Amino acid sequence: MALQIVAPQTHPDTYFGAVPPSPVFSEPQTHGHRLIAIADRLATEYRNVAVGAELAAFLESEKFLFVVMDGWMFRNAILEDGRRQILDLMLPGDMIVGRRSGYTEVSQSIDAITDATVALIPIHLVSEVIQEMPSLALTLLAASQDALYASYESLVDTGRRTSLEAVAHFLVRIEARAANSIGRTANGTVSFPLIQEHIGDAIGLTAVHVCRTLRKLKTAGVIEMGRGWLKIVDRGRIAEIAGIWEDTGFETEHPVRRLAS
Amino acid sequence: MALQIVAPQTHPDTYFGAVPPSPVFSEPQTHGHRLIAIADRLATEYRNVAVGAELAAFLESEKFLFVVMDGWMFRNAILEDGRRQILDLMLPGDMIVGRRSGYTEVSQSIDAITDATVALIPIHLVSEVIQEMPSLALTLLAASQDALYASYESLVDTGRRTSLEAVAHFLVRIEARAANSIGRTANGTVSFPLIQEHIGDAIGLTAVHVCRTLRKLKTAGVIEMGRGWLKIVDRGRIAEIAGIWEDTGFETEHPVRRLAS
DNA sequence: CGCCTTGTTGACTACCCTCAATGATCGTGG
DNA sequence: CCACGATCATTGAGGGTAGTCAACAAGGCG
Repeated sequence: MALQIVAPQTHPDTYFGAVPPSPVFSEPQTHGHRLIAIADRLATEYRNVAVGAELAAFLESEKFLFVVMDGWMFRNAILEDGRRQILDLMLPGDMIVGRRSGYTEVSQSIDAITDATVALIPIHLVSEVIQEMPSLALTLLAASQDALYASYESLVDTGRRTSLEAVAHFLVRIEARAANSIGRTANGTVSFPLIQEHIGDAIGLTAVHVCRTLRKLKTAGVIEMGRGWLKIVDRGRIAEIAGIWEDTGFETEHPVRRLAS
Repeated sequence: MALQIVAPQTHPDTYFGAVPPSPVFSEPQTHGHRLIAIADRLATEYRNVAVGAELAAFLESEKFLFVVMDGWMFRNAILEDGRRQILDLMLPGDMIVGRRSGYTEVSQSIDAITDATVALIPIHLVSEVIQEMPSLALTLLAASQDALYASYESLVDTGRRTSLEAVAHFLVRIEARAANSIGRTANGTVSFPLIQEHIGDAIGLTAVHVCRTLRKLKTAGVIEMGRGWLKIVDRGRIAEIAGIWEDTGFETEHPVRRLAS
């Protein structure tokens, strides 16, 4: 049937329909291309969200699955006094799944960083299609896990890295996602529409401190930035600053204090 | 067939198989009971993990889905110099889904806070069962989203709340989960095996500062704590401190600065 | 009883925040 | 084309929250 195109090529030994590691690129594969294909098939509505506008989605989040088709968005949490935490960035191919919330949870919204387009897929339609194509559910699960692991990275940046480490690590992560979703220009520049306030709100800093931190990275020749773009000049150096170590996949002994218990 | 017991009772209008809101309890429903039932049916192995030990799982995380059956565990990220961030707590009914990692990601491990038991379900078995029972995939997706939203709460605590707010909010969240998973005693006490270092590592503070902060809450009569237990004495007050506001579910106007763009 | 883990408290430090002013950049309209 | 306003970036001075270091107390457990 026509929908076969969205079915991941899996075999029993492949974890949850994940694509095999690419031998060429070091960026992690995302499920974005697959989600976009799904949205093309199942969306009943497309919605445009202007720069700075909010996707009035959370009241209907139990009715639709959202897939970002174009532009940059972010999910943020807002405290009563205006403090704000960006929970995740959403690039084309990322999805938004609502959830019945408990009373302890902070209110969220989805905002557009650039003009953006979102596909709306009715939840009941997703459920129906899954009945005949269970692999769709596995794709959604994998995408959900991607978001979870991205959130974990933000948590480490925010909780346990210094501002310099956190900013460097954040830039590496987002640059990779942007490259993966949108691509780099020939000279290695990626689209990067975030302002310093966005960066600060994503990793728990103020815009002022982000500014000072970025300056260090710029004057050290590690990155170049302008309005709307980013170029990572010295990947080795920024990885070092960010505390990224080539991981072989094998557990190494950490010479660390152990949490006793 | 026998496996029907794990199928959530869903109808098309119900979001992803979530149980309807309970009219009695204000705690959010989890999918724990359902996952435990699934594990009872599908697990090929149970593994005991002693207090303080590490679930040597991440090398095999592409082969198994893990479900915590008993005890408390936590997922943590470790930096090279020993800094540590607790990413999530795992109580009975919580699941662990591995993921092929990208090179920017920090190394993780799963450790036991108390003696714990984990059920191992082979991934290929999950895939097979999903073919004939797609609702299983929806349960897994819902559980994954639960973990994601829990992570978002930690992110807000860590990035945008003061130590007092963060500790209070953390205690409220975990107390609710513990009550939901294990239950409260008649006098309102819940099992709480975390030491102050765990709390600090979960919300980006040092154990010393957690100590000072907990002391404020104790002397204010908001909570009572002892080795292995916690009692929230004044729920109204701690919710106020934590910045939790009864949410009607309707969007209210936030009198806040807007992120310009 | 004695060791080891965990909790507590104090003094000092430092990283990041706040407040504020200025500069750069961009879009817009006269 | 330039002026203007708005947004965003930059820089400085000073302050506060949380970290660090250290010593000691309080419980558990063998």
